[in-house]
Amino acid sequence: MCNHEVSRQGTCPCSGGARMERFVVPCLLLLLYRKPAHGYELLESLTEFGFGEGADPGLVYRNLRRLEEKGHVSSEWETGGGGPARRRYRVTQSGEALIHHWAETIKTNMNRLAVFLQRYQDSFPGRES
Amino acid sequence: MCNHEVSRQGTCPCSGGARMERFVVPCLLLLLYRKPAHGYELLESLTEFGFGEGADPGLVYRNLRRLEEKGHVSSEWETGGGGPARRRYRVTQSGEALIHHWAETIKTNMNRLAVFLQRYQDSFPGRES
DNA sequence: GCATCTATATGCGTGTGACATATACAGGAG
DNA sequence: CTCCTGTATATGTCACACGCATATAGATGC
Repeated sequence: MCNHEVSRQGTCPCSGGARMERFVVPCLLLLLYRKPAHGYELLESLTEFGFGEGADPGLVYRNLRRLEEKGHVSSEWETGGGGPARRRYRVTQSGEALIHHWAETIKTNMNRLAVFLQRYQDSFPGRES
Repeated sequence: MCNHEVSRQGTCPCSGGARMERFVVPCLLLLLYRKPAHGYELLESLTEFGFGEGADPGLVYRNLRRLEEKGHVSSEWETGGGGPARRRYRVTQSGEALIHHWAETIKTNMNRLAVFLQRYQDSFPGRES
């Protein structure tokens, strides 16, 4: 059974269709708003938003760096406590504003998908899956 | 006021975030299922699914060709009737199956967005926009 | 002849993400 | 001491998707 996985080399005929561009960004921001965290932690928390078990570290770290460049998050090195040093991120005011902006975009997206599904059900009545 | 436009060089800070990869594909298939049509016609009908007035012709024609390569649509040249010749597309059985597959993917996507918005509203209570 | 509308098609550049790999510290097992 | 595993961050590479620009061409009207 196809699980509509997000992957380029999967067998799903609409492979990649589950990708919403840069959706990881608002997810990271919201997680950090709720609680400052480091990348590795976020990597695991992302499952909450439907990112597969073990999201791509590259995706997470690169987006965190990029958000920091733009001033939407800030970070500080955290040594001690065992294990390698880690960078603890927190959202800035600008980052908080960005969350709200993304929320609007996501509402728009959801409406588009809802419109499609409505039209789909109109075209295929009696098809309950 | 920012309209969360789908564009790479817009001013929207989540520019591109409104893009759902290959979302145009199920839209084309559903339009063609409802009524066989040629590309130029689809180009205009796509507004129904939230594609901006005057969607990119390149996007439409390339995807139609690709769908035909994979056997999800078929086409025949249509001459006569004034104006240049046009290609009339229709969905195949395989294409119809693909619509259902995409519908599942889109439901999954919608759930992900809904989860995000739920978490967002939990984190920012009393924020009605 | 020239502009316009209809209609299809291709070229180019950039951003994005999946996947792979590199690096390094710490703790435990053998 | 060495090896392995787990934690943690970072970069390289590659393919692809799309926005934007451009090319081509028939038909119609001025």
